[in-house]
Amino acid sequence: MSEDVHGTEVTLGRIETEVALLMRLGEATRRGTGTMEHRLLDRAAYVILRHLDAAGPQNVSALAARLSLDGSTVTRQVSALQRDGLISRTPDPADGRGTVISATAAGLQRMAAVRAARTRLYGDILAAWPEADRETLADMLHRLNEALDARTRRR
Amino acid sequence: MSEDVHGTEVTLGRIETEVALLMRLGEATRRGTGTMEHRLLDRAAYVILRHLDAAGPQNVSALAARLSLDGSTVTRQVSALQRDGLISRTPDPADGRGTVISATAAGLQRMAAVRAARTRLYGDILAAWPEADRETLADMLHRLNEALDARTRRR
DNA sequence: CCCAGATAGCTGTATCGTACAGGTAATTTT
DNA sequence: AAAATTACCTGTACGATACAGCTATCTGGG
Repeated sequence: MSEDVHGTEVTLGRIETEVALLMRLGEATRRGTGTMEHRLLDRAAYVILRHLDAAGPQNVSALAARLSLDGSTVTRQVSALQRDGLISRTPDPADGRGTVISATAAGLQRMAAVRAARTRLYGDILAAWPEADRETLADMLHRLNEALDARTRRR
Repeated sequence: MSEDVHGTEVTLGRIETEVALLMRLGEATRRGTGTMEHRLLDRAAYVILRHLDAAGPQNVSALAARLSLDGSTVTRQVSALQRDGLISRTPDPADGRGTVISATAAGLQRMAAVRAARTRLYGDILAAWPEADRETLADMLHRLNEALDARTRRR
């Protein structure tokens, strides 16, 4: 029994280590990839466009809540995206305070290009992996994210 | 055959999505956990101390190369850590240009506390997971990091 | 052995992503 | 209809990072 507890702690420690490492490597990769796909769209812009693509037009508050970001952060990101013609703001017909953010065709296209580039990058990184392992990785990441998200929202 | 290619792309797309999501959630979690464990040690400080713990005292350039960071960034991080008594600088006896960075006892202890808190957090987040799944997750993350790191260094 | 070039580290400056505090306008509650 | 809440925006600040440029030191070819 004490062995089980010990094994559990070791595994959790490994997970903590690997997630921390992934965050660092992911940042470095994103930064290093720059001047190509990344210059097209910075990180926040990308996640906002992805979310708009996945969940449809919505107002700033909804985006902020969904992305666990401050409203002011989203406001600024959205302003930059609008300046670049990647999203459009329209007044919310149902609520005079709100503005609905929609991805433009250009925005979706730009996002898709970045996404494709990143997908290619993963194809490169995981070139030696058998498909079954890639699927296991995708599954595990998905479950981890679900668990993390549930926890974030519970608080 | 065309089906295999299609399946592969789908999986890579999923991995791309989940890694992007994990980066975002990880950031949000780190931020949200704040005022407790995190206030003790900001992100960069943590990875530097972890690396010093794992790999021993070394100079700024070695740290920067290993962490894929600019030397100036590490210099500043190290200065902050020194101000807080968490690392110490000593002249490199073998190279008059260099300074060797060592974690202090206080630094290691602080790092261990943060690490324990994070490990606890993962225990909380993954409370419902069987040990076997946790191990699979840890393995997959480890392999992903190896692949990412290899790619980063190859470039 | 000496100087030219490389390297280690630091400092100045700039950028990005983010938060918090405070403001205004619109909406909802009582 | 007054009070409280909400949605968004703006001012300001901070943390993490990069790049350019500086000084001190090291090293290898003449």
